[in-house]
Amino acid sequence: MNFRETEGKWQKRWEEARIFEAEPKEGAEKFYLTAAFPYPNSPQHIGHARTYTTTDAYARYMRMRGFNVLFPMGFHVTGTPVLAMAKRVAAKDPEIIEIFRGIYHIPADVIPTLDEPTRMVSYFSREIEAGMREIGFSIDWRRKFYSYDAMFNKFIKWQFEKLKEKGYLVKGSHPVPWCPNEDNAVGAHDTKGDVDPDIDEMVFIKFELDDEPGAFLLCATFRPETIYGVTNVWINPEAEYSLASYDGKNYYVSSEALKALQLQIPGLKAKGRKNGKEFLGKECVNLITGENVPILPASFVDPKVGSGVVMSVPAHAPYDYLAIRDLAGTEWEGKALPPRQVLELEGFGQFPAKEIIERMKVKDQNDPMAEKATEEIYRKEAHTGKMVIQEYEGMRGVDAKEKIKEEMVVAGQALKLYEVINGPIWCRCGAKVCVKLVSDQWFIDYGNEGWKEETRKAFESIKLIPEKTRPEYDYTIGWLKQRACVRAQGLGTRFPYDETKVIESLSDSTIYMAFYTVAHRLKKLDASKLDSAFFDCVMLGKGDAGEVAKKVGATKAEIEGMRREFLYWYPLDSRHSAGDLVHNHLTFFVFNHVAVFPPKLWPKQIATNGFVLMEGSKMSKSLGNILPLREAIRKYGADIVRFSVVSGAELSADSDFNQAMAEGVSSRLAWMMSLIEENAAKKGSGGKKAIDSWLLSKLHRKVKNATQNFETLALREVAQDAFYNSVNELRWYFRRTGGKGNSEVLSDYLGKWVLMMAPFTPHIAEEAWEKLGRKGFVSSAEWPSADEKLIDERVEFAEEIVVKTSEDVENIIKITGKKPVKIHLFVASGWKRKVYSLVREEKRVDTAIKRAMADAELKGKAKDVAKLVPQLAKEVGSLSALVLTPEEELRALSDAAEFLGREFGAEVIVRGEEKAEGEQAKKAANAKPMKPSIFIE
RNA sequence: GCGGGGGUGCCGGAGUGGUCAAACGGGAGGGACUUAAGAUCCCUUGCGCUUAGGCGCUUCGCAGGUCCGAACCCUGCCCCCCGCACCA
Repeated sequence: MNFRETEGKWQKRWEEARIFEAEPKEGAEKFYLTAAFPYPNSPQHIGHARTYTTTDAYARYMRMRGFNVLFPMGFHVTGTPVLAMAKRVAAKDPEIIEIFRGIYHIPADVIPTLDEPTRMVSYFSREIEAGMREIGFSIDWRRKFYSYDAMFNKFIKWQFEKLKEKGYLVKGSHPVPWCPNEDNAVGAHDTKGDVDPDIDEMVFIKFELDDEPGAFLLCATFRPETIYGVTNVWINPEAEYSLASYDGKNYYVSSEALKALQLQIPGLKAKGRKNGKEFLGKECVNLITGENVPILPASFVDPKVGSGVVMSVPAHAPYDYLAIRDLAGTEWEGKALPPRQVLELEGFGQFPAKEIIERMKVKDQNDPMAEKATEEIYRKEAHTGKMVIQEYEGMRGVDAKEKIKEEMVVAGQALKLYEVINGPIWCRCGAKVCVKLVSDQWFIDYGNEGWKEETRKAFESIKLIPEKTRPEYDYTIGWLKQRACVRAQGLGTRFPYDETKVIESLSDSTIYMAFYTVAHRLKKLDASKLDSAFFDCVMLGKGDAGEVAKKVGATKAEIEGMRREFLYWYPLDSRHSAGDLVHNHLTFFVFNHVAVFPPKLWPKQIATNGFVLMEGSKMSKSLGNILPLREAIRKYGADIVRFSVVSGAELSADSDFNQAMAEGVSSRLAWMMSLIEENAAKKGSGGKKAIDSWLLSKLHRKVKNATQNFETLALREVAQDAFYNSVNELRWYFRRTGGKGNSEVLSDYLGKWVLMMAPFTPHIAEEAWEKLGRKGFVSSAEWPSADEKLIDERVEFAEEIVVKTSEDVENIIKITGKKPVKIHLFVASGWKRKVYSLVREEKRVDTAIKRAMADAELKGKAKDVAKLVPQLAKEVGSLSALVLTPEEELRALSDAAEFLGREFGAEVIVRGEEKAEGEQAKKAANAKPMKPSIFIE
């Protein structure tokens, strides 16, 4: 069968029948679910399909359960990455062109047209939508929108007004990675090699120059607590230093550092320059200890890092110790003060830096091992080191660091500034990324305690799938503070309180699910006429619908209709995304619903899933192992891709997509389809045998489990059970029946199987549904219900006995090498079953025998009982609570006699052990409940 | 460092106190079918012994402990992955 052709056929029919276009319906319970909308800066790959297929399978399942399901989709174009990418295309950056060409196979004539952000967005969003249609997502596309649409801008503006009213928007300053050349904030996508700049606070300590009062050397450090161990100050003699003044004071820093510092201290003005060498030999004052310390040369001091001036603490900093050692034999030897201990560290003596250098055999300050030594000693001292300086004695390194830093800043002895700590990082324009302190920055105040409290309460009634993600949300709510919510550039919505700024992407995507509910109706209106009163009316039921209608140019009925539709779908029943959004988007999503909507409209469930690996490894541009979705669909077929990404692993775990699995799925599906085609032609036949009851029991148990497993979106379980196990059961069934199954039973099985597969492989399911002669779309069919009466553990257990007996026979044949002519099976008598249960309960030989002797029937067989009990007790762990009667066992085996005979090419005779005669009798006596004795001749 | 997840056979991964040498899938080996290949089907896949379905030993990150009994419970340790913000 041609999967691709079938897929196209059904997609067309679905579209024509508009079965996924959801409208409010009286009487039908609604179910509204959304997945995080895609950011169209590339075509989607197979990883994106995980979240959407999970959502779609769920949507399809709920639809089959009778819910009126809404699953919409839009596009998130807010932010700057697409700007940066378009710029790179315009500049003909070979790297980006290679990604588009080599990985995504974008036609060569299209690539140059992507040099403008909106063209890029429009191309990729069309590409993504096409992929979503090809894979068969049951999306109501009428509600599609882009986050830069004028309608949506009005909506976001309204949202921010709500936040402002609540006092959740605040203003302040904030350090951001910055390109001084382009005068813009930089994100990872703006840097060479896509490095995410990491900003940390650094302390700049003032050392007053002895011969130049009022002028200070600024020493940058991450470890202000070691100020008490300073023996000298380091200058790079090859570097150029600048004198700069600020607030009436003069500071010396390297000329390269000055530019970066000016971004954080706007008033800092350059006044003059000095060569590094000029400082050498002079002294400066450690303001904390009041000591004079010499200024000495060191090559490890990088003028590009910090301030280009470093304080030397040889007791605790490997580099400092090395640099002092390297001075030996120069004119500076012995000039530094003797090393002084500040922290004590278990396992180390007075001078940990010295010891670690000796242990690691670091040669000099230019040895790369010095970096490793530094990291190790810093980490150890910060967390396990204890201060030995009097006022801070016994304090942990990290705590002392904070305290001393604050004291120095307050006393005016130091400045707190920021630094890119994983630098140097280069902007794509070539400039070095610095840190800028952006003033007038707007924040959403997620640190607001009252808001946090309400959000925590909202989470109490949100169902989380998987539930184990809850601590992560709790933790996130706890540490969330103010979050900058606007940027200087990017696509999106202008910030209403500062039109020069654009609302940032994680801030404009928190309540957009509400927008979908009326998005298709809004398309009829003039966006420019929409205002906040409109959204107040539709979303919050405030104001007069008639007046609002007049203003926006709609009828009152239309406005009321929107209000009704919003209230019909809201609250959101299920929100889906990959797990990486827990710590930002998904938490913001709840925060913002809490801020804007009343409690009864807060979201009800959040489901998060893992990623998709490609042949065992993470997909990445550098590995070139990204499999674009549409390519995968072309290669394997939509249903195979769908099935593979959701059934490969438990929801929260990463699932692996590999060729072998896809092919396995494909061949099994083809086998099932051929069965369906064959069976569809057959007429009902014959009576039901034990094996038929077995198959039906398995089927209904499967239906029951699948229904339960959908509750927790345990899609892997459903898929495994409904797919692999079905295939295995049917294979066994055909083997058992010699290929001549009961077609009525088979038809029931296959029909329910198709229904269970429909959420996963909808196209094949539709095709099968049609072949089976069922009416309508399987997509709109009713989910099967399990008939508890047909689930029979005794029948299933009986079949297990058949399987086990067959294995035993095979074992015997193998070991003895006999070619059987006749196989006799003897089923254990009823009294043995009593003993069996007794042993299972007692678990001990003596008490079991004691209880047996209290039974009249067993007492009469004391000798046999005494023999059987220890045998059973030996395998007490494997005794089953369920005990079949001899009749049941006899019936199961007799029923299977023909099958067993066929398997072994022999006649199979099944009897009760008491019917055994002659030499067989002795063997027959060994029969145990659920383990017939076997005699082969 | 903090928070979360996790360490099981050749591999991916079930399993959370006895039915576990361990589901299911993959790989590998053997066999059937076939002119052949593929597909399909059957068997084997920790070690050793065993001419009646069996027995013994060693395994579930490491080390201890609880229990008649532990992959599963407790304690300590080691290792891996993810997140820690203004970035979608």
